[in-house]
Amino acid sequence: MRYSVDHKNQTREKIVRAASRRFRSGGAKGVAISDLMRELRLTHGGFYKHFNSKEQLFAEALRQSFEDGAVFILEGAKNAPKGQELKAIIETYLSEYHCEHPSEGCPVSSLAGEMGYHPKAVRMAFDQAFSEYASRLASKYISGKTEKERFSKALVLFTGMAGAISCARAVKDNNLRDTILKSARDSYIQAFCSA
Amino acid sequence: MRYSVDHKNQTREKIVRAASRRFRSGGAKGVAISDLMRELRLTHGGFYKHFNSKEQLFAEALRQSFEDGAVFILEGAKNAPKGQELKAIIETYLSEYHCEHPSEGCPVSSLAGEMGYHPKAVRMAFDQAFSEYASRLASKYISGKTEKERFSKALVLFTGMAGAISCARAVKDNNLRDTILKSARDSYIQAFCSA
DNA sequence: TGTACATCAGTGAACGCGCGTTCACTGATGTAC
DNA sequence: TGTACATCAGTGAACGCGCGTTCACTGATGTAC
Repeated sequence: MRYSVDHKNQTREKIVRAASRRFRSGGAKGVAISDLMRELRLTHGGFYKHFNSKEQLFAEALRQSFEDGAVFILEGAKNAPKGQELKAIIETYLSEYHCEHPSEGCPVSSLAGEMGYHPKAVRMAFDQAFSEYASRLASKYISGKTEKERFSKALVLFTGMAGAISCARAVKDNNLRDTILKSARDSYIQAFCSA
Repeated sequence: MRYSVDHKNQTREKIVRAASRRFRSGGAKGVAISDLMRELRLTHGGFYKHFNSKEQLFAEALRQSFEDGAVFILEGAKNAPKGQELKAIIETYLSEYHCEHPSEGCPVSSLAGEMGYHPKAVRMAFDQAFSEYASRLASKYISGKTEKERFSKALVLFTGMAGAISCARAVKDNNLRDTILKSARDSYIQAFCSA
């Protein structure tokens, strides 16, 4: 059957969104095109009407993941009382919910480890989104004399929280997991949210 | 040919060591048994005289990686002047060398992200080594009133440094990479090495 | 307005490759007698 | 001491499966006339 004008665009976007979630929870090699397409009640053959390769999809899904991640993280900040935004961000990022739902959260915590194996194009997309992410955090929520100092502090906070979530997801023992998350929350709130 | 008594043990150990390095630099799915065996000038068929499965090798290699990682990190501490051990550890962990040589360094920075995909047995091995690692760091080098407080601080430092290295390896841009490493070094030394 | 043709998102079989795993075999050395 | 046999680490062909990718085909709808 022939489809309406923007039907193709909608399908394409659905693929990117589903892929974005799946890649974050299983890594690039953990996602099969046929499974992904089946989730959308399509067959795998049609995939190549939308993308040239799995790698191309990964690059686009990565951008989507950064957007989703930013929304997830800033959601907490929106409802926070004035002056408590960074505290809310830290609590959201290091929440048990974020820990248990990698597919909805920040791609840095789930995909940074495998970025080294990806081709140049994908890594450059990562670089750009990562920098933007940190810059926004720096200029909006981090205190410091210069922009450079704020950016530097944002990098430490951002990479530190990503590492904490990453390790919390890695361990099997729930006590250890909760200790990692709580220690990091307390420490980062104290270090970055002092008046 | 029939081999001497401990020849088999030596071969097994060689496989574990080579695997440990390869897994750290390429992840579990990035390493093929046949490539691994070829590195040791053996053929892939013989692998199963030593291990039941690739997954079993991964679990053993992970233990080896934690040992190697500990040696790598503590190497800096040994030559450091009295009272400067933790500073040396932080500088070693967040060095450009460690960033560029995942296969010789800490497995947390390279493999934490994919631990979630591994079966229970592997993850429990990870838990144990991870805890030991943090405990040793805590009781030897971290200041604090109680053991619990020291352990908590060690977790923050350890997961934070792993995240920083992980992100530094992920990005393609060398400036950004160096900024991540330098910011983290300065910040952690200031936070954890104050007299 | 009706008819013939073109389009193209989606289908599903098939291809090709990599890789984990299996298996019959090898042959040097250890052991039994 | 010499001989026949057992052992078993290592070999390399083969199997089977998953999966990325290709391709001939479908058929509803848009377009040309």
